[in-house]
Amino acid sequence: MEEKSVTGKFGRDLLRGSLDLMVLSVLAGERKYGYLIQKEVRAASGGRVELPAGTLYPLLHRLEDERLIKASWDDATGRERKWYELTAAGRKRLAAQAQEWADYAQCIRQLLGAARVEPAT
Amino acid sequence: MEEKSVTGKFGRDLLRGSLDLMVLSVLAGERKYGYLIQKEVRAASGGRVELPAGTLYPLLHRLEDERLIKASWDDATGRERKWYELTAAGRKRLAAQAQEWADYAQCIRQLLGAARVEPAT
DNA sequence: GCCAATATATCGTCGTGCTATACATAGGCC
DNA sequence: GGCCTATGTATAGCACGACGATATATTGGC
Repeated sequence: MEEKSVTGKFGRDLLRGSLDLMVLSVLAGERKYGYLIQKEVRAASGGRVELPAGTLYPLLHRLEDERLIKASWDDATGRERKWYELTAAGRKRLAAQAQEWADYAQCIRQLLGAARVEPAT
Repeated sequence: MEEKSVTGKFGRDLLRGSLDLMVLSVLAGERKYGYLIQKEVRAASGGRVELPAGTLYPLLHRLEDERLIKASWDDATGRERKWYELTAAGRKRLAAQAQEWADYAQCIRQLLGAARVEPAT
């Protein structure tokens, strides 16, 4: 009966401004290629954040232009893939954005708290 | 020495998707007019969220079009101002968006946690 | 009279998320 | 062989909201 799921997809505007953060954070460990990043973000978000190809690749190209990530083609895993890894600037940006996001979240919580808006639990 | 302030303004993209939530939440109490909303959001965010007039008024008009808020001109306070208050639909939307935001924040925290990204403290 | 703060409004631009589309490879199945 | 699905990368064009610039009117202080 398709119980009204608590886990609907998040609206596009919510994602805005944090997609960079998400991608940078999944790249914090080993190098990864686009398709893998897509699957990891989906998994890590419990299926609630979907990065369509038309969002993901332009985003990766932009991050590369900004020298936050570095790409290299490599078939070491048996298939030619474009691998991305964080640059030093990328790590710095990741830390900065994580901090900014934490501050922002705190900010919103205060606003909601002041309005005595408690999401139903 | 101007120590790198913790309280820089938040980037425009971060705001996106939560501006509605903010405005709805400051309207959760008494009715307010635009200029007042602007000042309250600024104050409640410790000066980190600024709602420029070019953002605020179109936003209010949009929320009004969606019947989430209701406007009425009134000079009861000595000056003609346009007062906004939440409609029933607005309250419902506020609760829903607050919930969605909380879920989303949880989502991001998990992603950052998995990447072992701890904002500097 | 002048200026700053208050108060509302709109236009045009810009950034960016996403749908649609394209194309290529790999593996399973009939 | 032929077909389908999953994998993998890429781009064009649209949708939409945030914001700077700009306009206009009122109020109060000097």
